[in-house]
Amino acid sequence: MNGKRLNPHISIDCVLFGFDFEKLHVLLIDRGRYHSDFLHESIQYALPGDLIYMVEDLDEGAMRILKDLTGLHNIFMEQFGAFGNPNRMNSEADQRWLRSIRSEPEERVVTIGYFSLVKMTDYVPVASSFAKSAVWVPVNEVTELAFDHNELLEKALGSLREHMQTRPIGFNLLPPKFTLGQLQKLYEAIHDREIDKRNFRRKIMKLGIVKELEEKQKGVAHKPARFFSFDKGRYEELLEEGFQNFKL
Amino acid sequence: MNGKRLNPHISIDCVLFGFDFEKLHVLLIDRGRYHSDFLHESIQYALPGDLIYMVEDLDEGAMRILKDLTGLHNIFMEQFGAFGNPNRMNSEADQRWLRSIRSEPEERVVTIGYFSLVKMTDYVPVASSFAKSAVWVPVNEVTELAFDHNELLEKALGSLREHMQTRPIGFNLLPPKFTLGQLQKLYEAIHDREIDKRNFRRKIMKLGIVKELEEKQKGVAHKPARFFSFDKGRYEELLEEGFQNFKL
DNA sequence: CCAAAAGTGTTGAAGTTACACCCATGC
DNA sequence: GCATGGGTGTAACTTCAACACTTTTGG
Repeated sequence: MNGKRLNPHISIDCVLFGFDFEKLHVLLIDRGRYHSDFLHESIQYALPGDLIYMVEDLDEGAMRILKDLTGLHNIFMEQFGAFGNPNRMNSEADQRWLRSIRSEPEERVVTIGYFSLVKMTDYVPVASSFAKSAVWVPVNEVTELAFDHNELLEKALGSLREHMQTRPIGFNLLPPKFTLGQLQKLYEAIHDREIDKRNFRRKIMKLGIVKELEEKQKGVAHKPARFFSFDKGRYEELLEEGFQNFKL
Repeated sequence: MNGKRLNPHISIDCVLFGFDFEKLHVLLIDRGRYHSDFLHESIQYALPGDLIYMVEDLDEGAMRILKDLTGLHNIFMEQFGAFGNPNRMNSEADQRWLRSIRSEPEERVVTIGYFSLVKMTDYVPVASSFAKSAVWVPVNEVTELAFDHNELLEKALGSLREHMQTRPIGFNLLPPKFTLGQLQKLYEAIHDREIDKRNFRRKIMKLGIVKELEEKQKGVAHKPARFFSFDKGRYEELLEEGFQNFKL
């Protein structure tokens, strides 16, 4: 029975994206606060990640890490690359941290990156969670991360953008009911550019992957918007027809 | 000095694509012919690959493998995924082969897949090369491969197709001078569908990433076609403008 | 009444598809 | 002279980009 032994050579790092109807966020682990008393540098963040188990598939490992961290499962995840620069963990601060959490801190580790899309409301980090201290940070406010994690984040973002062109995965970042304005903001946040409202709505409606609901917004200081939900059936129909153009 | 020690946990497998003006090919290693006397099954092929060195970046490793196998360097390569199913090497035949070539055949190995584009004329496998016995096989005639290599090949092909939509990497499969007919055949081979000749030519010419040469074909039993060459300067200009649509 | 986002059509330009015939060459 | 692939234009259709005003609500 070695199912639970760690494989000290291979890790998985997860880039969890979230959306608050304004900006695209990424979930980071604060590694400065509870280790390393003589880190007087400013707090440094890292992507959540872990070594894989000896007997565990990569996809499984990624889902385990996400589950352990957030309690969520059955979440959209996608591998976006492997990173194995032999010096990727060699900085002073990285080594110090590794010595505090790994039994073989010197070991070279190749990491596999996964990104996943999480409804931010489904996971609200608890301020004083004792095990990990996680926090949602707007992607465009991320500063220097541990290891090669800035590179991972860049790649993850690029991969997310590419994926969005061929599958409407963005819906994973929204609650079951959403307005077209919110959907548009999501696309704008991910692609970091403005989109024409009328053109956007026309395109989405033509695709037909969205169902109009009866319900409308309440308590907003403007004309209340209609809610929509993602039409999974219609989406799968489109896929079967070989359709795969969700460009906006 | 441990630069040359092998890392028994991580390997790289290379999917080398080639094009003979007719079909898309992939370079496979025949592992049945020189090991394993008691393999009376039919010959089985595998993708070329190797463990990485202890101190070696993944991209470096991929280039090393390609160089060792073909003598080629400075070749287009692109990572397309990591594969770590714990059972990926557990079949009878795979284990038998591993025992003959690895010092730790039981070790679990995660592999990183790279695909690369090679001018078939630049590498003609020698029939009796003693070290390896490699062979170009048309992609759509590939049968059962070792390990999870069929899966790798599928992924590589998908990744190649995707990449072709945003960068004109296909030129790496052609000689410096080529005809538009050959270029079209390349696109047809990779995407596995027919393309209208006139529309294809119009689109390519509009892009302007191809330069007309004076020279024409000779000795062909039909109207000789004009040669073209890839216009790298123009291509880089396009990239700077943010252009990235090479759909056909 | 003011601010804020919702909702709604038209037009011109660009891009895409489908389609058929003559040309130059080797054998 | 015939088989082979090279080379060429047009018309219908679809998609895309740009653009401005009225509506409904809360405060």
